[in-house]
Amino acid sequence: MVTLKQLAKELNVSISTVSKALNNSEEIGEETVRRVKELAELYNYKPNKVALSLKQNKTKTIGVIIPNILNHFLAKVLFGIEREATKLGYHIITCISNESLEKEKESLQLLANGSVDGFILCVAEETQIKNEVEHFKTTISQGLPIVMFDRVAHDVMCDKVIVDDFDATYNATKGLLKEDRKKIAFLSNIEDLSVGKLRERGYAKAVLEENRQEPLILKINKNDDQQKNIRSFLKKNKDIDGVIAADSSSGIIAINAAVNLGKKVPKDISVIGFASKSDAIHAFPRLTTIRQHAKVIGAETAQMLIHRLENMDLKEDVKTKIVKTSVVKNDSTLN
Amino acid sequence: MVTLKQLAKELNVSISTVSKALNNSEEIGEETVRRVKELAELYNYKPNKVALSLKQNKTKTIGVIIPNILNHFLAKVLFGIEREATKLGYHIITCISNESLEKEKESLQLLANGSVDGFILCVAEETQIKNEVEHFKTTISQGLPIVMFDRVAHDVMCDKVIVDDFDATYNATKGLLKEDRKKIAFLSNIEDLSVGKLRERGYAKAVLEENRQEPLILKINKNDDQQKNIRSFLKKNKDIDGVIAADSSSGIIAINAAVNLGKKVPKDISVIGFASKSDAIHAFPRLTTIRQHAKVIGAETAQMLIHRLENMDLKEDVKTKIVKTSVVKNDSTLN
DNA sequence: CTGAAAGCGCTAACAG
DNA sequence: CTGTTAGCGCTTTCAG
Repeated sequence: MVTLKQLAKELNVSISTVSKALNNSEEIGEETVRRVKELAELYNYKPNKVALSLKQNKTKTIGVIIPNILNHFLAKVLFGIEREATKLGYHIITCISNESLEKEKESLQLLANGSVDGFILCVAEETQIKNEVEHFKTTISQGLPIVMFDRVAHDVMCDKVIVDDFDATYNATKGLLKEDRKKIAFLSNIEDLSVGKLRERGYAKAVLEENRQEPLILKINKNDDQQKNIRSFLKKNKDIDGVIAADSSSGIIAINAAVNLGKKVPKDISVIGFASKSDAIHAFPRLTTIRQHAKVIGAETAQMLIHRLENMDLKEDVKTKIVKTSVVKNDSTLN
Repeated sequence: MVTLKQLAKELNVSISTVSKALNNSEEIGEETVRRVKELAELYNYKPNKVALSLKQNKTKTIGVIIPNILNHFLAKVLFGIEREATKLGYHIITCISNESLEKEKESLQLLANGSVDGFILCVAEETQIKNEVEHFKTTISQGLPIVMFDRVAHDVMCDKVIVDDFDATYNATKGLLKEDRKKIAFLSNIEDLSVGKLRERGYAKAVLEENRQEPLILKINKNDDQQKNIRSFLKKNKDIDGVIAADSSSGIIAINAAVNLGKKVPKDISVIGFASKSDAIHAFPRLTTIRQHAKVIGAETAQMLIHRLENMDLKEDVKTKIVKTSVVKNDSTLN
């Protein structure tokens, strides 16, 4: 990499002259500017990012800590973050916590040494279960802002972007009730997560409200055979005529299992699930989905963090932004 | 963030003494070392990463350029890269090219200013179609090593990690032929990619070799309705009794479509597809899959790049590593 | 055993 | 209009 020094030497001017010329300073003569820029162009000079970061005490880099990149929703949020950050001139350093509290702490530690200007993160499952938040507070107190999305730690004062999980399942369940479904089940393999609990409550409220049935809930453990579980659950509860799936795979599996058990979807049984477009087509008929607008969430978090970074002096109050879900009607529901 | 300067001031010693003490230099007296370390601990001192990078002219950071993070295979490779890089003390900066040549070039440019020590990348679709490689060569000539994985540019001299795509479909097809399948179709929505072409050739070679049938290939465009396409293809070609799917969704969709058309899987029709474990269970019966060991690929690329970075003086020859696929027998094939 | 000084690449205040 | 200098935080050589 060419440096200012080398350009200066070759042009027989001082380093600062070169620097100013390249930064279009008014101080430098036209002719000099031309000569400098020409040579810089020729050598494909690019200011050294590390030197700039040191000088200006900011890296224009965001640390992103994601629990699981194989989760389609989280990957999509990451996609949104990357795109927005790039647009605004920032890079992202990605760490994967693997749902582990320890790794989450480590990642925070490892990057809180000048590597990044701030963090975007989704709280790890273990962290939510143990309800630990000290490491977040420490980081913030070191002057590194955090924006949390989806799974957030309520006790931490920081910007947040969340989904209206409660309303989403509440409304979806209402929708099935309007189809005159008599026995609606709730499937979930994310009962440990804050969002999982909210989704369950939304469902439960809807069914209880209309006084038609008790909640009927299948909780699936991470390590269980999900396909077998759902199949036998449907087999045992033959009168289930509606399903709300809280996670990204249960809905698809439920459709396939129901079809396999000889039921017509959506005539005999309606299914709504959280899923992306690309997963929805894995089911036949296609799963009617609750869409979380992951890319929007990603873009919002990035905007929020960058806004804060570029207005650190203002000390603005923390905000929580709710991104509304929407239902995409496909073929697994009547209306 | 506390700096050496502040520690030095508080301890009434020089900056270099503090630095040496913290780095366990033999030069410094026991007592001084103790005092310094104590205070550093108290203030939670961490050496500034940016300053270190500037000084040592290396960032311990890898630029990763991925075409599409929503592709499960690529996400999994990224996961493998991140884990291995972290283990070896490196961070990763992730850029998403979105299959665009322009974005790929930009990302390379943007990071080739001291931000990273080298690159890991999977060539964008547009780049493969246009067969452009100059930007890769430029980057390498600037002293930034590249390791390519999966989709590689053969004309670029750099380390590579690839999959035995040809053998994978060749062997899978052979497997179906052994089941005495008479009409095996090949489904693909990745015909533009180098790996897509290899997979097709592996399939074609196998069916032609045994002289039993002409290749029967369904190419699906990215924007087509994949589900409809596959369904009508199977409907039209009623005698299809075997399917090899080149991409990650066609296999799953084929099973569901076949079942829906009244066929028994695997009795009437066998299906093998490239897919991950988590996607395989979206089909009922479960898709027998060709597994690419994405995490291993990720780990290998990271190792390869870091090895090169830490042995830049050796000027070793470039290597190509092949990671063998394996077939995981599930329920959509007889054996 | 400890400290002063140089230098990594850059910007910017200040001097000329 | 151009150059000198200091300084961002750190390591390391060289002097003391």
